[in-house]
Amino acid sequence: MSMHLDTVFAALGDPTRRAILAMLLEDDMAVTDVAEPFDMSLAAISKHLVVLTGAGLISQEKRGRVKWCKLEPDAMREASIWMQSFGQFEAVNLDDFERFLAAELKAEP
Amino acid sequence: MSMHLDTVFAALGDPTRRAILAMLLEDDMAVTDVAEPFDMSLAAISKHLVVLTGAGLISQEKRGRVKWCKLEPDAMREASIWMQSFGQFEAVNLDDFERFLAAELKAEP
DNA sequence: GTGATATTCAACCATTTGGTTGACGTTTTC
DNA sequence: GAAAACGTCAACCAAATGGTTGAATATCAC
Repeated sequence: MSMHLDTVFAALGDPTRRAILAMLLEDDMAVTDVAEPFDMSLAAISKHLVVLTGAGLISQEKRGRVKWCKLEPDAMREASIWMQSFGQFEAVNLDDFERFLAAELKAEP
Repeated sequence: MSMHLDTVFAALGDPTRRAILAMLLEDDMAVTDVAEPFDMSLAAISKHLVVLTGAGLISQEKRGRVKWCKLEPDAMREASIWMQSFGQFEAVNLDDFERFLAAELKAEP
């Protein structure tokens, strides 16, 4: 159980991986397409995807020669519950969140 | 802004540090007392506290020769908001959470 | 002021992490 | 079947991480 917390939080600690997750919010993507915006080798992205898969934050399914990456939002649930104990976080303002996420995406890949 | 996410998530990725945060939920503690339940040197705990402080998850205040550690719940807010986007997490059941936290504390130090 | 207590510092060590490059195995396309 | 596209593997590297020990620095208590 806490193994999940280890791997989930560790996975989220990297800005490249968070940016990948944010990209996958929009839609499933092939590995090559995930890698495209980043200034880094395909192999490096492939490793990041292994980490994200290990944490259960995404799943990967191979169809033909294309491996599709899919967000798995449930994996964050346990971690989210853990976090909520440390304060009373007001409900997310979706407008604020959209701006926040846009800034994240622009700043980090 | 995303620097916070890096340091906060990275800090949370270590079970010792999460256990420390859970301990500090109950009350402020001196460094020596924080270190007591762990099977690891005081210096190692001191380093973990540096990481937690760097992430803003705790603050430390020296009074006399004792350095008090205090939980700073606000630091998790940004990270929590980020996480909430990836799924609809039902409201935390406090009973579940108590049991979860107890298990965390027992399993990890 | 001497000694004990509280904490950090410094040097060191092993392991992990995040990246590279080049070769390799599949699947598709022509 | 040859060539291109998709993705991983293997070997390597530098830097960061998590731990150790022993010395150093304050502070408190007597």
